[in-house]
Amino acid sequence: MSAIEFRDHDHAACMRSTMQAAEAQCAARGLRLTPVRRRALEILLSEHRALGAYDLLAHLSAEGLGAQPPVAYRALDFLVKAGLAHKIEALNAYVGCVHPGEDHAPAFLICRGCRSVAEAETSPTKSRLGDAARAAGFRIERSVVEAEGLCPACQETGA
Amino acid sequence: MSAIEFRDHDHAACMRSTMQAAEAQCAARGLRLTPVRRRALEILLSEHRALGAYDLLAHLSAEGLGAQPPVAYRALDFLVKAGLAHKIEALNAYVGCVHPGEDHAPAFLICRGCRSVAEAETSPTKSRLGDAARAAGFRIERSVVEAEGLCPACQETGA
DNA sequence: TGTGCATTGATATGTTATAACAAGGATGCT
DNA sequence: AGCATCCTTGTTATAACATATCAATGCACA
Repeated sequence: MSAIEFRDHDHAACMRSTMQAAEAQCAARGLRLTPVRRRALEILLSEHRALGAYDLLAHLSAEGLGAQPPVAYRALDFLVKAGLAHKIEALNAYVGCVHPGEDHAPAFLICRGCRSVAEAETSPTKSRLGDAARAAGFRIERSVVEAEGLCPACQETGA
Repeated sequence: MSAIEFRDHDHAACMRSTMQAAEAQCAARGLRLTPVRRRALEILLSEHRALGAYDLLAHLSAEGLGAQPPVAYRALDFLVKAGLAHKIEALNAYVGCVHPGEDHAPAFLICRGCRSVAEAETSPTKSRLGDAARAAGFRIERSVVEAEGLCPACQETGA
């Protein structure tokens, strides 16, 4: 995989293509990417960083798109269910998905320095945890895999 | 690994030996397992279930061991730092560690039916996430690996 | 055109977590 | 013993994260 999130890249193009993929997804599946939802996704994607629901709300309300918590939470709920965004459990925060549409069990690299988040793939069933689950007769439905640490840039800066 | 948590076992003995291990740990490392902390750990261990901080607080305050949130959070903070308990990020809840002392990168199987939690081992560096991290130059400091689903018992009951 | 359903607006509240500061109590040193 | 220090606890207040509920709006399709 890539971890493009930690590298210099043409982020404007990155956002455009991701938004296009998101729109295509919604169109294909009959989901309505309304203005609030669309803008919420753009905000989440505008940096590869985890944003709290209230951070998102602040952005939205600054643009007149709703001022109460449910606005943000509803948008996030929609995006997460649609696979267009993910919740980072370790931070109680949210991040835009960089490859929407692909049915995935995401794993994250989370920088504690700059809060950047890179998305990777896992296969829970093939891990040691998957072995343990099989041995125990446990049926895995959802997995959370998150690693916290320092991204290359923050290793140089703060060490 | 075992996932003893989902199986019938002599839980009284299980708790006794875990508490002994915890005490040994604290003694060896000069940590003070005070009454509140000790009782908090016992409560967390009393079932192999995740307990919210306020659930724990309710137990503690029912026993006259402190009535305000910081009491519970301080105890949990101590236990987690000492490796005697773990936070389940996906639930914002806490669980007693069943093999304290061993320096470990735990992974969890979490039943959404009964909130039971089984603890397994991972090696973040050897996973695909570890590969991704290396490729990206990311330094992993802590990992969160949690799988939600249904334990054997709850598969039978609720399906 | 109207009926139904998804979405949004708004108020209130629930749940999880921490900041800040005062007071108590153990430890170690002289 | 006296005292300093540091860890721990008590308490108040508040911050941060999240949801229940109900009314109003608007789109979609018969």
